Amino acid sequence: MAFRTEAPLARARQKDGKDRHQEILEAAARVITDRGLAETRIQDIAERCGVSPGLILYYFESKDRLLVEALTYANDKYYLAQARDLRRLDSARDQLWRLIDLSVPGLLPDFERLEEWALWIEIWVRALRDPALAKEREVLDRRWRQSIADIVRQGRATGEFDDGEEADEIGMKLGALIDGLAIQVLMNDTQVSPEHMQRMCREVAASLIGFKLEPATPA
Amino acid sequence: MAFRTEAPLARARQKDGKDRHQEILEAAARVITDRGLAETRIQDIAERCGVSPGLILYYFESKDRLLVEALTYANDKYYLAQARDLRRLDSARDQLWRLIDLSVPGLLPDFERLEEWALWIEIWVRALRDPALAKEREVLDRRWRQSIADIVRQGRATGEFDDGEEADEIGMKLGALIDGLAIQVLMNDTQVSPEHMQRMCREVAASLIGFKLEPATPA
DNA sequence: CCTGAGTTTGAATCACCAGTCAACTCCATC
DNA sequence: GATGGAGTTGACTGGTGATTCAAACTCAGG
Repeated sequence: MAFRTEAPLARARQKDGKDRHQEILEAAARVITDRGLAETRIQDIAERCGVSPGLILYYFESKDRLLVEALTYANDKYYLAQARDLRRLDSARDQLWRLIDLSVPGLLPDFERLEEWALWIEIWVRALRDPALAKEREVLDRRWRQSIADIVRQGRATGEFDDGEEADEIGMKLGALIDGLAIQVLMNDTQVSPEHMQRMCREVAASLIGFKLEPATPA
Repeated sequence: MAFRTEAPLARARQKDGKDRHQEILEAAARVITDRGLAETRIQDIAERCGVSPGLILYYFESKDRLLVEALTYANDKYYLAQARDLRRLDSARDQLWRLIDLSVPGLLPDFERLEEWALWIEIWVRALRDPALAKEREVLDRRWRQSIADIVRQGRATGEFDDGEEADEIGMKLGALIDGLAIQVLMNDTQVSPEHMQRMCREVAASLIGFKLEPATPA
C-alpha cells in the first residue's frame, strides 16, 4: 500500500476543486455532531458525501482513525475561525468580550458553537481511553487557554489592563469556567441561559483581571 | 408483599442479602468506568456479577435502559457519600475546602473520584441525544451546585462569611469552575495537577465569597 | 415429596456494520 | 486509441453482540 495520506491530495483536488480527505472529514464531523460519535457509521458519512461506503475506507485506514482525525480537524477549523474573528478587534477588553460571546453556545446566531462544544465532549470521552487523542486534546486545550492569556497580556502591554495575577493562571481559571458553563448551556439547563452564562463569564473575568464592569456593556 | 407482580426485588434479596438490581447496576457502573459507555457489553457486566448474560436482560428491559440507570445510580451513590462526608464538618470554610478536595480527581487517595468524573462525561455525551437522561442530568447537576450554595448560605447564617453575591450565583460559578478544571485534571493535563486545581479553586472561592486566604491552609 | 413461581442458564437467533475485494469508470499520457 | 493507474462502486465476508427462548434449577409452602 502506498502512503495515501500524502499522495492523492493533488489528484483528488483536480476533480472538482475539492479535496476528498477534507470533504470526508467535514462530513464525518457533521455526522458526529448529529448522531454522536458512538452512533456514527461509515455508511452515514458516505451518504453525506454522496459516495459509496467503500470509498471512505479507501481514503482512511480505518473508521477509528477517521473519527479521531475528524474530531481534531473540526476543532481546529473552529479555533482558526475564532482567532481570525478576534484579530479584527483592537481593544483587549473587546477581544475578551468577543471571545466569551463566541464561547457561549447559542448566543450568537451566526456562531452557535453548539456543534463545537458537542465535539469537545466527544473528544473528552474518547481521550480517556485513547492516548493519541489524549495528547491531541492537550494541545488543543492549551491553545484555547493560551488565547485567553494572550488577550490579558496584550491588554497589560498596552496599559488597558492593570498588572495582577499571572496571565496564564487567569487563562486557566477563565477557560475552565467557560468550559463548565458551556456544558450547562449546551445541555439546555433551565437555570443557565446563554445570557446568564455571558454575564457570569464577564463578571469573573472582570474580577480576575481587576477592572470594573460598566453598567451598560456593549454587545 | 404489595409489589410482587412487578418487583422481583424482595425475592432476590432473600438469596444472599443482596439485591440483584443493585448488584447489576454497580457492576455496570464499574464496567462503564473501565471500558467506557460505548465499549460496554452485556457480557462484561454479566461476568462482573458472575452470572450469565441472559440474566442481565431478565432484570433490565434493555441494555440501554440499564446503562442509563447505572449512570445515575452511580452518580447518586457518590453524591450521597460526599454529602455524608461534609456533614461531619462544622465550619463552613472547612466544608467548602473539603468539597473542593473531594472534587479534585486523584487528590485524596481514598476518594479518587476518577470514576465519578469519567461517568459525568459519559452522562453529558449521552444526555445530548437522550431527553430522559438530559432531564436526570439537570437534577443531578442542580443538586451539586446547590450543595455549594448551601455551604455559602450556612457560612453566612453563622457569620463565618460576610454577605455578598447571591449564594446560588456563587454555586454556579464555582461549580462550573470545578467542572472545567476537573476535566483537565482527569485528562492528565500536564499543566493542571490536582494540587494546582485545588489551589485555583480555593483562590476563586475566596474571591467569590470575599475572604482572605491564610498563607498556610489546613489540609 | 410435590408443585409452581421465580430465577438462571447457555445455546440459538438476528441484525448490524467494519472492512475487503474484484470489477468498472475516467483520464492523462504516450 | 491503447495503456495504466487513481478513483469509485457495491456486493460480500466475518465477527460481534443484543436479545430471545426453552429448558433446568431452586426453594418456600402445601
